[in-house]
Amino acid sequence: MGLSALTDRQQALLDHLASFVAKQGYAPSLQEIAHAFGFSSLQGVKDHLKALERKGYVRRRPGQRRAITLMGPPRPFANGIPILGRVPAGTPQLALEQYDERLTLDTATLGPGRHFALQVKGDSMIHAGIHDGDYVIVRQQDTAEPGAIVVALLGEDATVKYLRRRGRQVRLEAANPAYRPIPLHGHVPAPKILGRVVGLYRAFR
Amino acid sequence: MGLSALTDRQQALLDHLASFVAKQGYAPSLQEIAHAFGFSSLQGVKDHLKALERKGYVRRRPGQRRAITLMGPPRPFANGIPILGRVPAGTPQLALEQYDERLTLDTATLGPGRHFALQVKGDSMIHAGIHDGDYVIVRQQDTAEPGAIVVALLGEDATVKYLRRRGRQVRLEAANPAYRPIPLHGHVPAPKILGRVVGLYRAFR
DNA sequence: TGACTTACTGTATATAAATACAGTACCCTC
DNA sequence: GAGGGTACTGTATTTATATACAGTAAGTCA
Repeated sequence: MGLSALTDRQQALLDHLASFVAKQGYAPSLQEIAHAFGFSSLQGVKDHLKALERKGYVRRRPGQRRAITLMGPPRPFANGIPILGRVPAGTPQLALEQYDERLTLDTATLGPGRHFALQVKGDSMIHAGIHDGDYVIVRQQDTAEPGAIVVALLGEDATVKYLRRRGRQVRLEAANPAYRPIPLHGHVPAPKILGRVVGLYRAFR
Repeated sequence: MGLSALTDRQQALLDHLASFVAKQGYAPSLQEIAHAFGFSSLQGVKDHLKALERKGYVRRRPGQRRAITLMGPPRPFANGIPILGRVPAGTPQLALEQYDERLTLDTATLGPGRHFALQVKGDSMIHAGIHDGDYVIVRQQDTAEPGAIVVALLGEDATVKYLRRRGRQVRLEAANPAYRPIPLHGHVPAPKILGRVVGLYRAFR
C-alpha cells in the first residue's frame, strides 16, 4: 500500500502547492491558496490541507506561516538523503512515511562556524574508528576542550589526534598506542590546532 | 562572472537557506534563521538578507512571511563543505584557494539510484570501522556482489552485514566474529537485502 | 431516514513573524 | 580621523497569516 487516493479538489490543491513551491521556492499561505482557487473563505483550504495531511501527502507545522512540506515520491533527494526510521517488517518497498529526518552536510546540521573536511592518511586513529581515507569534518577553531578530537598542524602536516590532559600537560595523542603523544606546549615545531572534529564521512567503493 | 562575491557570513546564510528549503520545502522565517545561527536579534538576519538581495542571490516579498526565493543558477555545491587539500605550513588562517573539492551528501556525489540513511545499532560491524550510532548511507538495491557491505532485513530488524560467498553458499556475516553468519537462502526468517552501503557518517558530540 | 463526508461561506480572534529605530563594535580606506 | 561597510544586540510596533467557531449545501453509504 502506498498513499491513499485523493479527491479531485484535493489533487488540484496538491498540484497547486507543488507548482507554487517549484516557482517561488517557498510554500503559499492559506489566503494565497484561497485566492488562487477563488475561495472567499479560508476554511475550505484548511479542510483540504487537513485531508492531505491525514493521507500523508503533506506535513504542516501548527501555527507556523507557510509551513507546508510536500511529501511523496516526486521529491528528489537533491540535498540531503532521508534517514530511515523504523523498518517495517516485510515491506516490499520502503514507504515514504518512514522518512522523518534528513542527513545533510551543511551549516544547519553542523551548527555555526566555518567547517572544512580533511582526508585522513594513516592509521593513527584507527582505534577511534577513524580509518585511512576517511574524511573528517572539522569546525574551525584554535582551541578545544580536552577529550575532543582535533585537527592539528604539525610543521607541514595536518594530523588528527585526541586532545588530552595529563596532569598539567595538555597533549595530542593518537588512538593507536604505537604513536608517541605530542605536548601542546614546548614542542618543536609548535602544534597549532586548526579545528575540532565534529563529523566523519567514509565512502565505500 | 555574474554575481558579486559574498562574505563568509553571507555565504553561510545562503547555504543555510538552500538547505532549509531543500529539507522543508519552504523558506525559513527570520527568527528561525537567527536561531540557527545563534543570533539574539533579527536585525543581523535582515542585514544579511538585504545584502544577498542587493547582490542578486535572493528575492524577497516585503511584509510576507517566509517569502524568500533563491535566485541564480542552482549551485550544485550549495550544501557541501570544502575539502582541504594541502595544508600550507604555518598558514595563520586557512586560505580559500586551498579548497578544491567539496564534500556533499547528494545524488551527485553518491551516483545514481535511490539512497537512504540508517542509524547503526550495536557493535556487530565494529571491526569494519562501523560503530554504534553511525549513519550508513545505503543505495537501494535488492542484490549485491559478494564482498559488499549490505543492509538486510531480518524479520523486523535491519542489520548491516558483509555479503560473503563460502563455497556455493552466500551468507551475511558480521565483522565481529562473535556474531553468527546467516545464510541468504534457506534461513527463517528469509533475509531480504535492502541495499548496499556506499557511505558512512558519524557525528561527534 | 439519518449519519457521515466533502466542499465550501462568513466572521472573529490570536499570534508568528516582518518591520522599524536606536545603538555598539570592528574592520577598511581615503 | 572621518566616513563607509559589515556584523551584530535590544526593544517596540505592526501586520500577514493561522486558527477557531458557526454555519449551508450536496452526495453517499447503510
